[in-house]
Amino acid sequence: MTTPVRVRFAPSPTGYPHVGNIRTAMFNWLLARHSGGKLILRIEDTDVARKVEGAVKAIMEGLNWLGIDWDEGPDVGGDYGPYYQSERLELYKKAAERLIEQGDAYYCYCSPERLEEMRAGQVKRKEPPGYDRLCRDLTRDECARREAEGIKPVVRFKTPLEGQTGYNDVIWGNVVVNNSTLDDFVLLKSDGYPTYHLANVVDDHAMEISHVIRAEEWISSTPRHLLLYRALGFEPPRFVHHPMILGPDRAKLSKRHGAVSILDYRDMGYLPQTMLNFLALIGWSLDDKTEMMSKQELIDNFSLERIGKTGAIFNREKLDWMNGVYIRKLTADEFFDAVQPYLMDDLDAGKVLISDEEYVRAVLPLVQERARTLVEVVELTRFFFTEDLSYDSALLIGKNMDKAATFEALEAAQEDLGKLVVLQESATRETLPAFDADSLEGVLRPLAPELDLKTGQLFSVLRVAVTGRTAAPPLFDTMAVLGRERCMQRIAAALKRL
RNA sequence: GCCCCCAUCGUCUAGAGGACUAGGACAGCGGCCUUUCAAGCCGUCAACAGGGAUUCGAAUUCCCUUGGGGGCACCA
Repeated sequence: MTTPVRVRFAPSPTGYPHVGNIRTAMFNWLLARHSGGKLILRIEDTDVARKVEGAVKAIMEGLNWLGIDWDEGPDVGGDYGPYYQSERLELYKKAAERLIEQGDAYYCYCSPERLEEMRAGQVKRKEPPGYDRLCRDLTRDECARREAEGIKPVVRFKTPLEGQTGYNDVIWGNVVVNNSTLDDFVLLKSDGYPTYHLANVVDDHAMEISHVIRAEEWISSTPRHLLLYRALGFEPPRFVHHPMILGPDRAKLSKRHGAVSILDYRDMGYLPQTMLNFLALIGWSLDDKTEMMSKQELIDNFSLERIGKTGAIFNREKLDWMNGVYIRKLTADEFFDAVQPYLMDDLDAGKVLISDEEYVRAVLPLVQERARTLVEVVELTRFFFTEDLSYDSALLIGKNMDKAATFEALEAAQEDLGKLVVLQESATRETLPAFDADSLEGVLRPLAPELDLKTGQLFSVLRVAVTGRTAAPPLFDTMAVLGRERCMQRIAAALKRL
């Protein structure tokens, strides 16, 4: 294969950027980047009725988020434009006319009602549904007569009645079908817009596409496309049909399975590098053990040959795990930048972020290895940013302790912590911060045996008092970041609760 | 209903006739570490859908069955 790689992602702007579609874009992009080829973004807006405002923008946003860039497209231009199919109508019309002249296509005047009736009959008689070719051999006069009645025809392809059509799929090998199982599909709709089949073939040829990489659901319409390539005298590209992403019930992943827009995953706090890595691993693998791969590693190692054939379930648990791994890999600055927008969405955290960024930067390292999503970070850090610690007072009572013992422990801690500060302040003017984790540990650890408690018991009482939770980042670090004032206040508040 | 396709642990997968006692990862379970929660480390459970055939030898090739999926629009 010496022709340069030119691949395309051709979404139709009929909705949100579905993860399945984005993954298709990714495979195309990976091949382009791996082989030094080009990725073309082409918008297939030929369905006027289903067109959704803002869909193109959302698709681009999703791609951008993942770092999937394209070389030609509606926004960046290119030598093969325009890149909206709605702006290429003339091309399709010409192709259709040519096919009619050649005798490979014909006008069909059947009404939607008739077609529906016909199909209903076929289903009833347990026949395979398909156009009955009523208009296939209409004479010029018969056409003119219907034309005169004001009927707007569609153009249908004159599918050969016999023979076979096959091709060699990069992933599936030889795919052959009997032409008799194919009906005379529509090329041009009555509104003048092309169907997917026509537009695709015309554009993929015009744009010199080398590989058509798309989902498995297209496999059965590929023979039709081949027939079109042949009739038009075009050299067909290589076809690569990849398996689909399935929902937990093994059906094609769809809205009813929950989040399916790539932007939903962004909003739920997944990192783009996680999504890219994870999506690549659905239906593709490098070897028997490599799983964590950066964008560059994916590009370097990608190959069509390693795409599998089996549909794969989208496994949220593994996604969560992988996101946790990527979160932990972030530097402090990267983590801060990544989390910022999510913190901003929270009233309390947002306020603090604006007024005291340094405090936020001190808090974040404490939760970085504990969070699996960026949204989780907000939850995990909540007690750092609010003074309203609403918790069940019963949580304060330590294991095997009663109210009195808990009270005693808190009071003792309060006193010692107070001493600690005084001590540090009066003793020389050391640069030691008065309330750092080490000093706190130095004071609190010995306190436990004095109270006849296990360290765990004392610490858990303090943890609840200071964070309002039984599970939190390490106590001393947490207290140090919270600062002396907040800690003393919260301990006092806890004493009052008892 | 018709056409096409697929089939390894619960899930994602490695495997292209002998290297398979079937490997890795997530999840689960157990343990270590430990002030909690995580993280980390160690260990453990767990699969070739079934049946034939070919072969000295089959997860790997062929056939059938079963199960699953996709397609069958003036949607893409």
